[in-house]
Amino acid sequence: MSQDSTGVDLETSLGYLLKEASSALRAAMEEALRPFGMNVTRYACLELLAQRPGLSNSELARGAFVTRQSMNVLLQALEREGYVTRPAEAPVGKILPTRLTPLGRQSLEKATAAVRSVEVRMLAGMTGPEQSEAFRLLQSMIRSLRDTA
Amino acid sequence: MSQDSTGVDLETSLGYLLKEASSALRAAMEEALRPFGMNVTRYACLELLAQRPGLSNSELARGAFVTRQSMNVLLQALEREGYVTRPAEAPVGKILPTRLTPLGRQSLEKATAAVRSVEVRMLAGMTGPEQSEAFRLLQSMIRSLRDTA
DNA sequence: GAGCTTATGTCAGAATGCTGACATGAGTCA
DNA sequence: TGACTCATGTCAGCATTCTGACATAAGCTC
Repeated sequence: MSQDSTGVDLETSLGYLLKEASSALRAAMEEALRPFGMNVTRYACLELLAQRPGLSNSELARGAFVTRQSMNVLLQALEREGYVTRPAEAPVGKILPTRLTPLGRQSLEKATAAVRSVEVRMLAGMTGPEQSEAFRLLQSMIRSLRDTA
Repeated sequence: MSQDSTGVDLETSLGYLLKEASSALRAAMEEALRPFGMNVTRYACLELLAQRPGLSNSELARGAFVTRQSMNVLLQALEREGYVTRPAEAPVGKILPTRLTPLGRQSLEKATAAVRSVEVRMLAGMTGPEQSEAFRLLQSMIRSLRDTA
C-alpha cells in the first residue's frame, strides 16, 4: 500500500514517467549540444528551418514547443549572430519568412551528429516494432490531451 | 524523400515526439493547476512530500527533475507561505527534512483531482496492456539514456 | 587521524521562457 | 464597404530555472 485514496502514485504514473523520460532526453541533448554553443530550442529552430525553409516566427514557435514571444527573442539573436536571415519587410501580411544562412547551415551540420547519437542511444535495446509501438502510443497520448482540451 | 543524409527527420523522430508529448502534458497540467495557484514543479514537490515525508531538498529536486538550486528557491517560498516546514537546524549532517503542514496537505488535495483528470484524459483510448507497454518502453528509454551517459 | 571524494544547502547572477498587451494584416460575413 | 474574428510580430515585465561558486558534513581509504 504505497497509495492512499486521494493521491497520485508517482511510482506507477505514466505522466510522471513521461516527464522523467523527457527530462532525461533533454539533459542528454543539452550536454551533447553544449560543445557547439547550442541548446535544444536553438537546435530545433535550425533543424526546422533546414527541413522547411521560409517558416514564420509563429510556425517555428509551434514546432519547437515554445511561445511565439520566446521564439521571437531567439530569432533576433540568431539573426544578429548571422545564422538566419529575415526580409526587412513582409512580402505578404505580417509574416517574415526565415531562412538559414550558410553559417547557420554549417553550424547545424556540426550539431546534428551529436543529436543523432543521443537518439540512437535512447533507442538502444528497443526492437524496430517496439519503436513503432512507442511512436504510436505517444501519438495517442498527444491526441487525447489535445482533443479534450 | 523528406530527408537528406545529414539531418534528423523531425516527422519520424521518437525524440521529437517525446518532446511533443511532454509539452502537451505540461501545458495540460499547468492549465489544470492554474486555478489553484500552482504549477507543475510546485505540485510535484507537494506530492512527493505527501508520499515520502521528510525528504531533503536534494531528494525533492531529483524527484521533480529540477536542480537542487531551483528546488531550494521553491522550498523557501513554500516555507514562507506556510505549506511546508523545515527544522532550523539539521538533525544529522546538512540535510533538512521537509514536511507538509496541514495547509500544504489541504492545498495538495484540492489540486490532486485536477491532476488526476489530466492523466486519465491522456490515457483515454489506450487499453490496459497498451498502458503497461508504454510504461515499459519509456523505462527502457530512460535506462538507455542514463546508462550510457 | 589525514586526505580524498562525494553529497548537501545556499547565495549570486545570468539565461530562458512565460503572460499580458498592443498594433496590424488577412479572412469572413452580412 | 464595414464589422468582426483570428493570426501574426513585437515590446515590456515577470517567473522560473539554470550554471557557477563556496562552505560544510559524511563516508571511505590509507
